[in-house]
Amino acid sequence: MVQSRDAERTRSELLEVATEVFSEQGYSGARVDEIAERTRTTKRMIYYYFGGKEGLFLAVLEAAYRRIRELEQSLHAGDLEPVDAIRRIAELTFDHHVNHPDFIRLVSVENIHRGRHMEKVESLRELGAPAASVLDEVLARGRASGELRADVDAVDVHMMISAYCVFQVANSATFGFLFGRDMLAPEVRERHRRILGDIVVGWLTAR
Amino acid sequence: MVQSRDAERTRSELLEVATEVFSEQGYSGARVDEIAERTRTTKRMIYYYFGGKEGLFLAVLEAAYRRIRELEQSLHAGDLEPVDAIRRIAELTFDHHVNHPDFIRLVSVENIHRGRHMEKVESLRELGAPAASVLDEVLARGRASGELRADVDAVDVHMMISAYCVFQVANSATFGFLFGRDMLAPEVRERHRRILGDIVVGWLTAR
DNA sequence: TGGCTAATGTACGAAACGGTACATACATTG
DNA sequence: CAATGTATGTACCGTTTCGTACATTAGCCA
Repeated sequence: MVQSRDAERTRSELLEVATEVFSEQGYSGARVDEIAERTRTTKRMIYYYFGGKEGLFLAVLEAAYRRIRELEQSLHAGDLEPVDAIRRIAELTFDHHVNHPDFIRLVSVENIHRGRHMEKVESLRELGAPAASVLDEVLARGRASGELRADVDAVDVHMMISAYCVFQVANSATFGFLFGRDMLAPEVRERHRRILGDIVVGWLTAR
Repeated sequence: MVQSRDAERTRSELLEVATEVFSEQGYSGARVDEIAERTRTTKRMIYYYFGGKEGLFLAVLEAAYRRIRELEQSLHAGDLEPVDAIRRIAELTFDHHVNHPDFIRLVSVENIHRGRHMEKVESLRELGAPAASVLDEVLARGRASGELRADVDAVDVHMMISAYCVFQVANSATFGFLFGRDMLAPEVRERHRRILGDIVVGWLTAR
């Protein structure tokens, strides 16, 4: 297999495939040989670029988390009235989760290992802040105008939204099985999306 | 190690330890040797009683899911007014999840493997029904009395409650890390518990 | 009490798996 | 165009890990 050299392509291809394999099989279940086989390069390159299996997983985790920034950047909450902004944030978060199932599954994998890996990646330490501060700003405006209740904080709201969105993706297999419901079906998704908006807005506008 | 024989004890001890190890390390991460070492018996017994690693995992999964029945049995929703019953169900579900983190983690593990294992256990097929029917009954009463809205179905309500409760346990590592919040702290738990009740009741009583 | 079966223990094998030593080819640059 | 470092490929090693063949013991029942 003679092939023109392209360090960047090799690196990113490994990351891409590794994201898939780790999210499908978990950390221990993922096989270094399998990841390599699914790319156009060899196992040797995993050790060359990432130092080993764990280094590769760390890189995958970091790249995945970094992609969340897209989310905060894509919503210009400041342009909207507080109530509309809240619904918008909820719906955008929902869409983001649905569109990045691999990421959500990686988070599950990392939680099973009690966050042992992510603690080693310093750059992930303050990745939560943006999401919280966007919500915080909206809550402050709503509080000032009297449209939103004053006794909840941004992180609690974010948690509620995350919980609902993560569940859609992370637990679709078991929940779908136990209740005979296809969580991936478009019309089901659409209803869940609307319900989430209703719940959050209802909660925050109650007095 | 001479020891009086007790098939039942050996079996249940294996199940107990395996539950712990699988929920801590995931399916592939769990080591058959480690499970055996943590018991007073040997690896041989895993193959004698469960046929192998996968058989053991299936047994663990089944035993864990079966324990949920406790939940439906412990709440006598019929005794309560619809609104109170809803809050009660939410809080009891919350408590149950918090008190059985191993079970929640097992569900996560199973979801990573896309429910591949549980599909093999026929007895798990209709385990969701009780939870849905309890809610269904309460919703019907509330609908009749006009206290609860009529446009949501039991499974959607159950999903919302489950999502919130599962997240507390399953994602405490990553969420806690990203937002510098100890999800296990009693006062945090207590607030989340109250918030869940408020949200669900608010949602279902809105018109 | 002697025999029979369920239950348990020991020791080992084969394959899977993460990792590495070593050889080599490409491309950039002086 | 030679030289040098980056990038890649191959073949292999040592360990771990699931699983099993075989031996043995405990206790029940005739």
